Amino acid sequence: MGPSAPLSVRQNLAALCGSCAGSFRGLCHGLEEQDQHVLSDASSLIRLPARGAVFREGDRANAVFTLVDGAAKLLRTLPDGRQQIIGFRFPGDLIGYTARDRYPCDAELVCNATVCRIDRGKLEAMSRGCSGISHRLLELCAEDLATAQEQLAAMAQRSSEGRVAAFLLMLRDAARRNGASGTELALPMTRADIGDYLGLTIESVSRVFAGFRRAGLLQEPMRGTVRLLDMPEIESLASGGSAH
Amino acid sequence: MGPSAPLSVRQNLAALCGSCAGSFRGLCHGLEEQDQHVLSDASSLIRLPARGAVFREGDRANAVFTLVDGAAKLLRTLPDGRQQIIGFRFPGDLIGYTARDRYPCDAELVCNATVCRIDRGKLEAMSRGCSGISHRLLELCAEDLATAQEQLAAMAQRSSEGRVAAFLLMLRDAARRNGASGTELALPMTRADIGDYLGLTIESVSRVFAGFRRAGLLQEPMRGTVRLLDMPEIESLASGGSAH
DNA sequence: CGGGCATTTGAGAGTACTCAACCGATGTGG
DNA sequence: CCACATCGGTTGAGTACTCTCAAATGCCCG
Repeated sequence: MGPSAPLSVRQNLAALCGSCAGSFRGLCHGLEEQDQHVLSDASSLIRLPARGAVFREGDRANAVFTLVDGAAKLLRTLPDGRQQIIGFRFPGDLIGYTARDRYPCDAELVCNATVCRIDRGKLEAMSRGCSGISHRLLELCAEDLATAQEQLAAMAQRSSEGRVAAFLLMLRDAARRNGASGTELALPMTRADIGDYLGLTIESVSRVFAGFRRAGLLQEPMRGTVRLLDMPEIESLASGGSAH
Repeated sequence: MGPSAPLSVRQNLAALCGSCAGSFRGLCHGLEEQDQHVLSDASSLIRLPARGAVFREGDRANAVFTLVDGAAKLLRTLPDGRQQIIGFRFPGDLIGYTARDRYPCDAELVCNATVCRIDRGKLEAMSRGCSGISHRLLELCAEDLATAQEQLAAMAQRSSEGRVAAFLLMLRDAARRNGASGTELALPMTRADIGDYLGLTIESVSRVFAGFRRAGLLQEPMRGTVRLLDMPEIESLASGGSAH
């Protein structure tokens, strides 16, 4: 839908090499410099607007993406029309890597964002030649698996407060990975997104946030920003807080 | 803990080649015959008793396993002592494959079982030489990821009845993969296991089963067996049944 | 037969959902 | 420029579902 403006390879390379920590880190981590250059040649930067789709469930998986800037959500639309958010992705994360030939879920942006598109064919050809890349892909897949299982444990046995607390900690960890402070966080997703992610209604999410504010655990200085004030308490809610 | 009796390579090979569909399928699927033989040489069959551990969270990940016979559960023990069951595994499934050097969770048997132990070093050496194996590993990892995400969607937005229905369908699919009918299923796990998997209490699981029996959706002819009678209704509960 | 374990069932409590109204910010058209 | 619609968020009241606690049953094993 939105305006997508592939940049030149030259700009692209500059961007990648200049900001590897923030953009390409997910895939490049631990790779030799020359491999990184090879990857750069197979990729292009694309800007997309909020609510834009990086790809849709069922599309041919012709490319993988790394998120350079912004935030994205992965989601599946359930038969009855509701949506289940599988996870959020942040700068440096790899999106759309799959062993199948079609994407298993939608990837949608929650705010204006920049993604780096990497041709899948080229990536796979490369990974045959460079065992570093293929091992890295497997590592990332295992990482995602661990995250999903973590999330599973989180969801199944936690109260609404525990879930929101765990969500905030995930957000903090993502921010830290990208060099942010960890107390002042961007919160670009809506209450509906958070609810669809945690298996709660909009109202419940809103009530938990209100409760946290009243209890002095956090502030929301402006729309789209949270400041975590009482980290120990939030951590305690996230790990101890039982639903039973 | 339990008696573990490694069998000879000769027996092992025979078992593997003779029953590839039931035991080694998960890993071997799509591999050339010679690769299968190479794998067999790096592996050994082990029998373990119910409640025995295949490995524990934090153990050095020196081996991967395929389940030949029986059923296993993957679980993490939460800080407060409760346990979250990540998933169940059935004959043909690969267990304990990870990109890290320690297992991320416990693997425990729910009944007497036979597993096939494959040395990890040998497997990785092999996968460097044989791109078929490494691609297969990635595929399996992606498969697990998809399953975990599926489960996530299931857990977050379903009622207790919906969850149990989804669990039964998972069980049915596992049985079908192993050539069983799909209506008469082994149910080796306890209500507690099911509850820890679905995020429900023992009592809730029991009540849902009782309700299903009363509604004529299933029978439990004997301990450890269910017969699914009204598949359409179960499927409808699993997909439509909302918690909200 | 007795002890332990898994399961079932009942009664009451608590949590999260549903429905509904309201607020504030944003954007659009008259 | 202002009325108005829209959207995201908040708050309240009542309901429904699942949990907790408790007791009873059935089963397996020594």
